[in-house]
Amino acid sequence: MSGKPAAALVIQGPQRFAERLIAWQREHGRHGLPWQASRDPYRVWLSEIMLQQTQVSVVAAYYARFLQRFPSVRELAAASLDEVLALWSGLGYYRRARHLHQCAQQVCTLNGGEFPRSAEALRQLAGIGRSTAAAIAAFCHGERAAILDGNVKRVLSRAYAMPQQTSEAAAQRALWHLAEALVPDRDVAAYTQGLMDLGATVCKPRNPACGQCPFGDDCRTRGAEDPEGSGPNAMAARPWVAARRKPAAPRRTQRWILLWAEDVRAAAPSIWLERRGAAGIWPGLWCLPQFDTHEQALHHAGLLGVVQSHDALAPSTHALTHLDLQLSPLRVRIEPRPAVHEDSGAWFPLRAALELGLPAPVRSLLQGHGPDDDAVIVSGTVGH
DNA sequence: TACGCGTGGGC
DNA sequence: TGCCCAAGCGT
Repeated sequence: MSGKPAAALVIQGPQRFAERLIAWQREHGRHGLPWQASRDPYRVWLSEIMLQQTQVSVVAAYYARFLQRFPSVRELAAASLDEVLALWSGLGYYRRARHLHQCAQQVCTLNGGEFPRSAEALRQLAGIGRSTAAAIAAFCHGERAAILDGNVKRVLSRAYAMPQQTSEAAAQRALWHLAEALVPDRDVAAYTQGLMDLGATVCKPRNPACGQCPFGDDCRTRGAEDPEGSGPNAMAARPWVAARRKPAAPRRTQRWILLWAEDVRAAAPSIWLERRGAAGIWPGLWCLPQFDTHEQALHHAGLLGVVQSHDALAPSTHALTHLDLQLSPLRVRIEPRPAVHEDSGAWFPLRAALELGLPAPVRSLLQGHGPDDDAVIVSGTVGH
């Protein structure tokens, strides 16, 4: 590790660490974020769910739109899941939106529209895990509860040069143990905010601004050969590699044919969309029907109506966390059968379709500014 | 328990 | 550019 003797540490005990962090937060922390204006549990909860694995700069606009449409948990609970998904569209990790809606209904049904106060009780609600429950309880009620997000993992593992763990689970346990031990008896809200602020603005993954850190030379990683953590000391700086990393799985690509069926009769273009299932990617969102081959897509188009022409548009790549999707739209002009009834699909005027909960690449495609726009690869005409 | 789950910022 | 990673959770 850093080689500094433990006796040299001035971050000596829980109180000392917290005191310095709290003082730093009051002076240098973030105070103007939209969700910091109130301690209303509804607003704090909404922001915490949105901020899970999502950057502050992205969340801000979504947060404002949600608050405008759903001023309180009652309006959110009363809304349809469809509307919630539509507002969430583009934010990703759509299961969060489902849980958000479910949680709002739990709060209204079981608790009269009031969020429970304790972290333990909050954790029973949909989509609220250990860290989020602690954040809400700490911010709203000053409960002595520990969070452990990416910021906190990085700050603690650097400041204390946490030792290598044999497994990811062991590393996680050690971090939680330390996080719990460090929470102060008072000023928990400022302390919790301070951990996040320090990790986000000073103790950054790369190029940490150690000169601005309240722990100064008492950080056991500062001055280490490799504070950013790509070398032998990587563990301390990058807790997510605390356990021996499995050999990186080869990044895979899936090719999807997306059937872009248009109703030729409509004055304004109308398209066929289907609601995706509750499992897998984009759960509950509306999407162009997905196939493995053009033949399958054309067969499906034939079920919707009489195919008049089809164009294979240029594929585009959409990167997911562990997967690249190569999306190849097949644009088909159809005279719909009068009585097509599929449980999961419907024709939508384009303008209405854009109001639905759509995956980001599908929205981009329908809005006409996909990466390769409307470049036609293969055209076909049917019926003459 | 390890893995699936989105999208965009930033370097 | 191609990565890393972000106020994690549920299963």
